[in-house]
Amino acid sequence: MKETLRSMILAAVDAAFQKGLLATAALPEFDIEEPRSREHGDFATNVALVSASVQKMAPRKIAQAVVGQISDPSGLLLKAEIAGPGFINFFIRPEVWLSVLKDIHDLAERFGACDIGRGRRVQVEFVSANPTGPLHVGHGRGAAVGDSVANILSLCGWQVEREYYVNDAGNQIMTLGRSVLLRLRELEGQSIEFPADCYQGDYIREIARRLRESHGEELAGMDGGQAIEFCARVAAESILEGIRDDLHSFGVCFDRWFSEKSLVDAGDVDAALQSLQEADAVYESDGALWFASSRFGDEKDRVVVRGSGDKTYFASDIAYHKNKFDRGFDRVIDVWGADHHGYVPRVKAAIQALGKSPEALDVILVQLVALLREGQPVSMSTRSGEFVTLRDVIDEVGADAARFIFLSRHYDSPLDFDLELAKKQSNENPVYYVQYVHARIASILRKAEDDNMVSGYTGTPELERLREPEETEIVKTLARYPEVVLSAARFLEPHRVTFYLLDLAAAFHSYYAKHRVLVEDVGLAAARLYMVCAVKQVMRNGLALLGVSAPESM
RNA sequence: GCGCCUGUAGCUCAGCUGGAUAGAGCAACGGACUUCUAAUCCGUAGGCCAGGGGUUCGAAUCCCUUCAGGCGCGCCA
Repeated sequence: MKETLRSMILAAVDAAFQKGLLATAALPEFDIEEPRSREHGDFATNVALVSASVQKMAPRKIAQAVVGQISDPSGLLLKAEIAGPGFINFFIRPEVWLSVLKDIHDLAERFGACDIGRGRRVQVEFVSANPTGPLHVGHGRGAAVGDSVANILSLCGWQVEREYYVNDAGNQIMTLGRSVLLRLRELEGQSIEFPADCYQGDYIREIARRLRESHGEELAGMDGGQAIEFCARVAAESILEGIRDDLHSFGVCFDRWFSEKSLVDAGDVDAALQSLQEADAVYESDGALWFASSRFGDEKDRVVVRGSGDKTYFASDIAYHKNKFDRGFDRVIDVWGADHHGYVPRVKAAIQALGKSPEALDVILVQLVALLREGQPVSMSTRSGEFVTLRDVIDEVGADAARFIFLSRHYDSPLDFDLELAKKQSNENPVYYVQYVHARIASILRKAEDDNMVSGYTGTPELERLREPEETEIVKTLARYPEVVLSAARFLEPHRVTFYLLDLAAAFHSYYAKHRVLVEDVGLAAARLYMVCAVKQVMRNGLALLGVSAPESM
């Protein structure tokens, strides 16, 4: 629609110039937007305003010249008005909007899809929590954002792969092993002082207990180092298993779980360092090997191999990102906690040093989540081990509510997650407001079927009978959906979909309160059913992008 | 100290990459169920877009600066 308007405007400007009404055919960039006020029409353009300086004319005069030359063969327009400082407001004939209803019925779950991805491959890596403890609420937010971004890109023609990077190679895994072994010794009656730098949570005790039952004797025969390694491996596997389960319950499914250890074992870290060496981007100093990341926009250079000979975490991360691009992804998206933001420049630097475009990497920095209960902060100290896990949240408030809340804000904005509020099935909780639309429509459809009200009606629905202002409002809102999806994909911002669904829900509830769908007049009822089905479809599509279910009843 | 992010109604947040009189929800107040689900709807009230400068036809939006908050500045991961 916008594009049609755009070409109509271009043609009008050209015609005006031909007739000598304008000084030049030159045209700066101009916008067509949807004004917030209804009095300003369905669309408005600022052509006249931005042309003022090149035309050396008053904006309103330019607008007059342009409006006078608009030709509208397909009868889109009700009228075009000049308003304010020189805006041109377009009023679309109400019937024109109705065509979107047919599109929705024809395209069904593909309504809203587009092909800006053109089949290119994108990898979305998210969550990637260390397998040293259960997922917490912050990971949940990252999971919701990453999964939804993946859904959105997929609908927009990208070939998407979801990946979880498992940090199973570093020091923290050894610390995990040590923690478990110490708890195990404790169970065997030894009195030990549990170090502060070990993992404190009760889940460590639980793993130790199970390990003692299953492999107690085996462990007794090992020396210290072997035992730690053994404990580490078993514990990490078990924790990862739990993480998988939690994410499964949360509705998140990864295409690949990528092990850092596999990267190390395959020699990819050394290979990556070698590549940096060949690019002349590393040097030795103070006994360590440094990556000259400051040459690629980072604040300072970074160590990749320590004086001890151990490689840093950053070294494997360089190798991991190299690996991503070597796998042929056209684009890579990392979802991180915002506390890692300082890390972005060095990873981009590494990508650049390896000869890739740093623009092929997008990092989404998700702000932290503050957990509340009835407005009071819930202690989330990892050290005490008394944190509320993602599992707890799913069990208490449900995956749908949790995901919706996580996606109800821009990821840039810190989020207060109130457990009591998330549980409330009331108007304070927007999840149900949106889901209720789907359930209500499902109920109407059941009723329509039971009463055989419309089944006798076989003709094409007479959509032009949808004349109520609330109906036009719904139809126009539906027509906006593809653009919402597109902008969500362009900016990697799922919350746009969330806000859209709230808008659509409001339009529907408002309509529902005022008008009856299943009226005596079968022709009208059929048309309304047709529209309401379209609302249901778009609701379902949008909720699917968020990973939230669309219930048939509530 | 330096860097990144944030500051919009009492509270929680949108604001379509510069547009017209800044919008929702909650909370407050007043109304609406004999109907397809009231988990809903309708109305009222609520603002120096943190402060100050600039850029231009036009700024919540862009630039500079001050203030306030969050986060980051390891041979940790």
